[in-house]
Amino acid sequence: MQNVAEQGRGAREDERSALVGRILTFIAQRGFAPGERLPSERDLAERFGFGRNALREALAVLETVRVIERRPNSGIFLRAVARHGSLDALVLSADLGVPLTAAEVEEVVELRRLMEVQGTALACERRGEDDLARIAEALAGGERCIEAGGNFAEPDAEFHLAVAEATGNRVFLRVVNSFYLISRTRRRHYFADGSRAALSQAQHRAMGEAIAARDAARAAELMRGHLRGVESYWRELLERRPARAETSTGGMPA
Amino acid sequence: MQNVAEQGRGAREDERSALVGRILTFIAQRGFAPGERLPSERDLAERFGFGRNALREALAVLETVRVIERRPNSGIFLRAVARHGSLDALVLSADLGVPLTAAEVEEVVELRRLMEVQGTALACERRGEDDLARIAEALAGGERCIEAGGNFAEPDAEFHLAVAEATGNRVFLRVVNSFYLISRTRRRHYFADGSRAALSQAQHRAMGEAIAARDAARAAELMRGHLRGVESYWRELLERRPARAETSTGGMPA
DNA sequence: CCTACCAATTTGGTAGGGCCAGAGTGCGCG
DNA sequence: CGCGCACTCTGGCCCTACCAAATTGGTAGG
Repeated sequence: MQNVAEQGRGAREDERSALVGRILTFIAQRGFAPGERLPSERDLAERFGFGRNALREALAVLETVRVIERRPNSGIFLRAVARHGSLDALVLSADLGVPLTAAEVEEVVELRRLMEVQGTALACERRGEDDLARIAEALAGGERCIEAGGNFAEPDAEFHLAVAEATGNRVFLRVVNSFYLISRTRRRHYFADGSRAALSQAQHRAMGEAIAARDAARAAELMRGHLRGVESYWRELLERRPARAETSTGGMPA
Repeated sequence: MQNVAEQGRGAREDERSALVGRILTFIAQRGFAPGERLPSERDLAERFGFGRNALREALAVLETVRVIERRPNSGIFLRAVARHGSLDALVLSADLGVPLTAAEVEEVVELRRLMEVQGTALACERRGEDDLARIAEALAGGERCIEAGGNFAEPDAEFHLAVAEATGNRVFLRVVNSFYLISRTRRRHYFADGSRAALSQAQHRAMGEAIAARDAARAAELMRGHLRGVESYWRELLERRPARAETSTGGMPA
């Protein structure tokens, strides 16, 4: 899976931007309110045992995902993350092992369903032969994975991304891709149970056929069912452990 | 518009991360292929006349939006942006005045419609009294804006975001928010024609009523019509100028 | 007592030099 | 001919220093 290694980041970053994770958890633990001012750069740098440069790099990252705002000659301010934060803030958190809240997990899963059902219908209208080939390849990869007894998380993502790409809307693809980056670890745990792989693969195959046949109604319905299953799984699981959501990695880089 | 200043970034960043924009256009102009290696940090720093620290900050940003990948002790590599780039890469571009391609503009608008139509229906089911109040406030802001003869872009966003928030799905809100950050400048130009504001405001008002009445079918249909209008506007406009899309700011920070 | 002004301090922005670790390369020795 | 050891390149990080803008506090004047 050449593709996988290129696609799924998060391994190389672990060491590098652990600082971002540290800051993120720092913000979470001390209950900073939106709009509140954080300690100065020099202060934070010392607190985390990093130089000001490394710290500024981390701050730049946190600013682009709209978690903080840096006001020149004034200070660093926390933003209303739930409202203004970018999707990438969640990608970052997931990458760095900072657990998402249960609400966030649920919302991501719901949004994923909302979008992918629509996307599947679109894919039926617009898919070309190359898209079909990509989907077929993803399905084949899933087959190989099951035979080899590997973790189905990657081929699963591969299939869904292939469908997303078939919509012809690359911005759509970007967003869906973010979902899979966010849920990466969680999905890996989900598919630790091998039986789930077989079920998903079967559903994927059916969807692939519907898309090839340009049967939008059927394809969308299949996708809805497929994702509703996942959704209810997480909903049930999360009800049992109210506060935090990430399946493992309790705050540490995986 | 206290709120506006807090919400829409892009003014303070101009100076600071102009470097990011420079690098972005640099990548675009020299036709780097995905996977290709960019010049080294020291090289780039000299090329742009910045210190290595400032440059590294910019690189950190570009890495989190998945435009580049930094491999320690190896180099900086361009990623397949259209496929792996994050939505925030587009937000960044828009903020920095790096023009989006026509395809990107169209795709954002289409995706916006796809999502917001769904979201509106959801909002009908879930909106609480506070959501209704927020929507009403956004409508009132629109009214005031029209009376004052201001640019309708902000109140427009305010309304759509209020609806998005009414879905109760904050991740959904994040994504929609990104759309409005991306299209900020463009929408400001769109609403330079005052007559469009009146039309949008009327449509917003109707949607607000449908949402208050929990009439999901009607609300969604109104939203679809509303956004289809915008969509066709852009489609027409873009056909006339094939290559680039941004309405002004030909490559320079606004 | 209030106001206007000035200076010291704080804060971020940036440069520049230096050191380390890891990867990659090529030359020389066995 | 093949193996392995430098040497070099590259990124990662630190630290010091300097600048400019904003803030703050105190003071002198009205």
